[in-house]
Amino acid sequence: MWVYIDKISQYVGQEITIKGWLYNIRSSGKLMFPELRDGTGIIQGVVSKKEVSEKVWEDFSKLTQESSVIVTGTVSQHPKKENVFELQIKELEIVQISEPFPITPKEHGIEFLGDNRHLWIRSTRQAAILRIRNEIIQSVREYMYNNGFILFDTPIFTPNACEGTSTLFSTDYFDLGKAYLSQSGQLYAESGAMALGKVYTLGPTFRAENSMTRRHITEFWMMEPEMAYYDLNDNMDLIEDFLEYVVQRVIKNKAGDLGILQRDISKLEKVKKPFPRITYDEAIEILRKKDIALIKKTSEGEEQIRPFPWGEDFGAPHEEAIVEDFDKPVMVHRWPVQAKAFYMKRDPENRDIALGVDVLAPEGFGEIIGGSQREDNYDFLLERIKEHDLPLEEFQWYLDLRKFGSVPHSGFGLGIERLVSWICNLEHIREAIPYVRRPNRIRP
RNA sequence: UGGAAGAUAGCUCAAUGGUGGAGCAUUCGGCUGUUAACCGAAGGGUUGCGGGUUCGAGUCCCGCUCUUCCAGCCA
Repeated sequence: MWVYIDKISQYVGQEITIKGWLYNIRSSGKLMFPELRDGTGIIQGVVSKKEVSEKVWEDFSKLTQESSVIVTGTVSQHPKKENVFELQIKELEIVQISEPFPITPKEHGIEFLGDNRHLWIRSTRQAAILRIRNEIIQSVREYMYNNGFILFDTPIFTPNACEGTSTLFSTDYFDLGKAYLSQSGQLYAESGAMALGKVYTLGPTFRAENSMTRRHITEFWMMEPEMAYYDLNDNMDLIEDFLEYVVQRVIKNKAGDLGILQRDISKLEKVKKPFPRITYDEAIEILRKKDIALIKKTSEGEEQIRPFPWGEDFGAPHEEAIVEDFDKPVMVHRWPVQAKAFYMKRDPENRDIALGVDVLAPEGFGEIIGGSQREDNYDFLLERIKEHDLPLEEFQWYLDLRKFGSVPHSGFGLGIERLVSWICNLEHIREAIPYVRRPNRIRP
């Protein structure tokens, strides 16, 4: 009977079959301890020379790391470890003897591992991350589905830059000129919200920025909900309810894999409503109290400006300083207009303020969500498009949404890989996706 | 794109300007409870590329290429 390793505890005392790969093997004269993996987990096998045929014994001694095998034996309790199971092996079928596996059970450099990503994903840690990623995306989809959001897939080929700022990847598009790879589905999602009430997109997005940090990749997955008749506060209510659901579900269902990553789950358990909500002005106060300067690049090098001036966006050191006193995600809202995108609605009480919100993850993981209430007034939006020097003809359909039954509406964008990095406590975002794309990496 | 560090065996690293080594992986041998098992042996090198200084360069100098880390852009 073929059984997956993650279900092995249900079969103690029974004879079962595992189909998988040899992760590592230790031998001790008349005993061998092969570690077997099958994608769901790892189990140690025990091969005793006097319990198996001569052929099985000899076949085992031929096996190399990552050889594919089908193994049959009896599940037993580990003699020393509680709740750990072993397989007392009787039969072995070799599917293929592996050539020497490049990723040995020793340390490796990150470049080598990246070059061998197609093999690196077999390692315990990487497989655990990818299973948690699956759980996160499943949780996101279920939350949205259960709360009445309609999945609204938006195009990847687009005729223009959404926010007009970032550099985009471009390609030829038949007789219609250049097409650009989408950096956000938001504008299309707004049209979806006017049609369907509450929608979300979940798909790949592309940024051609030459960003070489631990938090940036050129191709990443983004989830963008968009809700008609939601104001900024409704948006923040949704964000905290949504994040609590995802994080709590992941720690409930993926405790084993989080354990492999040695994730401190007590920190994730604190991610419960309500989250702190502070305005940009209050965030600036924190920076000024901590005497953290704005660092500006000048022709002669760097200039430190303090106190931190109003109107500037926060960099990584500022985000860290703002978040360090909290043990939950922090929602920073009401930003200077000049620091935010053209489509954000201005605060009716203060025209210098945009009704945007950034969510900063705790433990120094930085921004995982950026959202806002959208500008719903035709004239104000038109003005902003002109101010940003965006091609008006490409935004006619977007402006239409403000002509035909315009309503207050809000939404946000969640970076899936940043969420994975935070929940898994990863050093670098490159491990949060099966195949990372960065400015200097497109292979494998 | 700026700043810093680096590139030596398949991998991770060592080597005062003077015959390039170790651990892991591979092959062979040993060991009845191993946990990155251990013990013994063997094979394995155009020291990133190009030039220069020197009797002699992995080591010093110049140029190039690539990588990592930090910063900006953001999700």
